[in-house]
Amino acid sequence: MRTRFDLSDFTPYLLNMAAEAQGEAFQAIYRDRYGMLRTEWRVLFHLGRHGTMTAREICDRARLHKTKVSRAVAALEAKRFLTRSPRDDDRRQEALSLTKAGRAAFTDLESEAARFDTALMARFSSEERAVLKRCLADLAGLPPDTKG
Amino acid sequence: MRTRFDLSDFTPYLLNMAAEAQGEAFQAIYRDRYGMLRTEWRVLFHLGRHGTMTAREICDRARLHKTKVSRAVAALEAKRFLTRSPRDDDRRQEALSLTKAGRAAFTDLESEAARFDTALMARFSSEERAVLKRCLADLAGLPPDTKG
DNA sequence: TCGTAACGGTTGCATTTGTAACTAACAAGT
DNA sequence: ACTTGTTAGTTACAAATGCAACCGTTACGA
Repeated sequence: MRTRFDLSDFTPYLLNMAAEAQGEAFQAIYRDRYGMLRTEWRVLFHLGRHGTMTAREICDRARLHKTKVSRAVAALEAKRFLTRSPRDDDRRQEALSLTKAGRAAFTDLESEAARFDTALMARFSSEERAVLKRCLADLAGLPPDTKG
Repeated sequence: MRTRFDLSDFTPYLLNMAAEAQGEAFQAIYRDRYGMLRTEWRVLFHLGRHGTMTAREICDRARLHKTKVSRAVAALEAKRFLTRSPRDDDRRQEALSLTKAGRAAFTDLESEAARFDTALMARFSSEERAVLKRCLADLAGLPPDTKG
């Protein structure tokens, strides 16, 4: 007899549960330590990783809606983690740069994220890790990892 | 030189992106066809899959907060997909049962989900599928699959 | 140079969600 | 019976989000 279809066979459901569980686990770090929301942490990460950018560039890179970015930037500014400076060549745009405090938070959270991920992946073999990351990147619609 | 830590190395981020992408893709089906929200679809699924239950049992099985379930039940009731009947032995509880329309929606969506998942997994080998599902269940904190 | 369209970014409004407080019903000890 | 505690479920309120309308700026074609 064929086994019936169950929710744990349904990949979107599994993805959702896993994302929720792990997202909440890591959220505890940036929330408790810096009072950030998820979108704020993501914006901070992109700025720390790639340097000064405009909100539009963050939208593209982070695949975030512009209203989310707008509000995250306002929140990060209020927390003194970044500053804006209007661009002379196009006064619609604002160059966003991390402050010293913002860079410190980024450095801290980046290493926490690396630590967190290492701990998460420790339960899997290196083959499983490779398969998992490749499949997730694919399902997320990201370009395949080219680092070798 | 060691490659720098990037967001695409961060499993919670990948999980989130993948869950969002695939979740939205399937959402189009139950939203457009039955006007349901995600939580409603989940509650409907559990009721269809396991038969009459109380809200509390749905909370446990579906790992959903009771307020979410309460609102989803109210919405499904308004759409005539389920009925409530207070229990005589404990009048705090209500037995929730799908109506004919609810069962029809369940049957339809169950087969759509199976089809969706098959299509989703078609891009992976059977080994990759097995690894992916096992890892996701693990990360989601679900009991390991015992179907063999 | 004028009108129109497009773009960067913000804001208002409606919807969804989480937290906590609440009601009603049951359970247990005294 | 009567207090105390617990459970099932709902609701009020605040925070987060998506969508659409909006403002100011730039680009482009007549």
